Amino acid sequence: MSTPEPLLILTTDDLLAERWQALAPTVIRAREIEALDTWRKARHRLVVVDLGTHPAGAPPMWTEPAWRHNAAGLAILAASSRPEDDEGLAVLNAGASGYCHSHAPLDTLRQALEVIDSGELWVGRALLSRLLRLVDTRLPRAGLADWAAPLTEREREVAHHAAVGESNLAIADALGITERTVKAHLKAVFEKLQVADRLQLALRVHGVR
Amino acid sequence: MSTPEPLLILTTDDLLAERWQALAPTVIRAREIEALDTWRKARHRLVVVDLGTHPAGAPPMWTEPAWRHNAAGLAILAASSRPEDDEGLAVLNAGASGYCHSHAPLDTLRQALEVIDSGELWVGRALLSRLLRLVDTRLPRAGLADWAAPLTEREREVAHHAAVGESNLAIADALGITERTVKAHLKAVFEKLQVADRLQLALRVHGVR
DNA sequence: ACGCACCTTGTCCTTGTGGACAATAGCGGC
DNA sequence: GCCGCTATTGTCCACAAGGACAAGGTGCGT
Repeated sequence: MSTPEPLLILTTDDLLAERWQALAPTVIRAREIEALDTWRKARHRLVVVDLGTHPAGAPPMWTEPAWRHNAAGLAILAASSRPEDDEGLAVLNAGASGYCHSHAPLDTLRQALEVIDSGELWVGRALLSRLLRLVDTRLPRAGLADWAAPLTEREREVAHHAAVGESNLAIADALGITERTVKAHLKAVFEKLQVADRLQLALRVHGVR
Repeated sequence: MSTPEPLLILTTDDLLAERWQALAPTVIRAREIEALDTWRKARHRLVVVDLGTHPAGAPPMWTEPAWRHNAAGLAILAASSRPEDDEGLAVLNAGASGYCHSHAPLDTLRQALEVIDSGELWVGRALLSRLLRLVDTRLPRAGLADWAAPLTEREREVAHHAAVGESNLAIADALGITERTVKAHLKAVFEKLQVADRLQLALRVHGVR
């Protein structure tokens, strides 16, 4: 059930550290942000960070420059003992892969770790459903179909995958077709959108000019 | 790895149905929305619904009255072959517990099922990160200083040129150096920013994820 | 003087990409 | 039935990209 990946626990709270020991077969405990950098250099990626124990008066650790720098490339599950929605949004936007309650059931935490270890994001249902409600009322409903207008359904799919950086082979696997077919679709996409390559396509799709 | 829970597959697509057979030890196949009601009455809750095969012209199934009625109490993973963000939001707001791509890797689908089976919500990282960006109003994207922080002056220049789609040779000419040197700078950039190639670099530079 | 960070360039090699020829098959409209 | 659009896949090829070895030069602080 648990991931075989080693886990770094970043907290100054001894009780939390003890509780989280059960989260993975190999668990390392640290107290300083710098440990993130060491962790990444050791070619690990899985981290649980306790947001609750920053010294009174000091700014939240994830707003410090060292945070974003050290967080790059890691899969970080941020845990707070007072899960305020805004804090969750802030820390996710600061590069964390997940946000949950410090005292959530261990099974839930394990699941969250598995999810972020596989490259996805984890947001608990409370914050997530609030997000959904928020966005539903403020969506511009606008030009998603703009760049996609002249494209066929299949071309749209391929273009979308290519625009987020996937290789032709990855796209082929994702869509259950051959790499050659992906090329054929992309060729059509490039021509219809008047772009030279996938990078220009990505810029177009993401609204950069 | 798979949940022991029985799984209902709702699709008219034979290929998808066959592919999804591996998702759970017990899998039932259905083609009609009414199957949801039967499923709940049998005291099951786990469902994968293919959104991609509604008959042309007909409204999406999750907007039908029968949907919301039958979906109550079930944990539904909606899968679409054309993952448009708006569709995802719509179906989640209509009562689904998850939204993903029809041809996502089976491991990802299994994970999504486990998550929604445990009462949480599942949203793929593409849609989720877009949600986060949409909602995030206060942090003004921080622009240049952010991604460029760990880079040297020269690396910044090269990165900027590469991020707008210029080839290595074009960058070399623009900066009056050799193509080889451009490669050297880009190699450093990729490493410092933890990205694999220039497309990922472009997305980072332009504030997409 | 020494270390260190930065800028610069070299060659070899593997891989991904995109274009240039193709072909087959389904499906809807005329 | 024929035509056109779409989806699919094939081979061959030229080239850009990025990694893996390198190494020589500058300026700066200790």
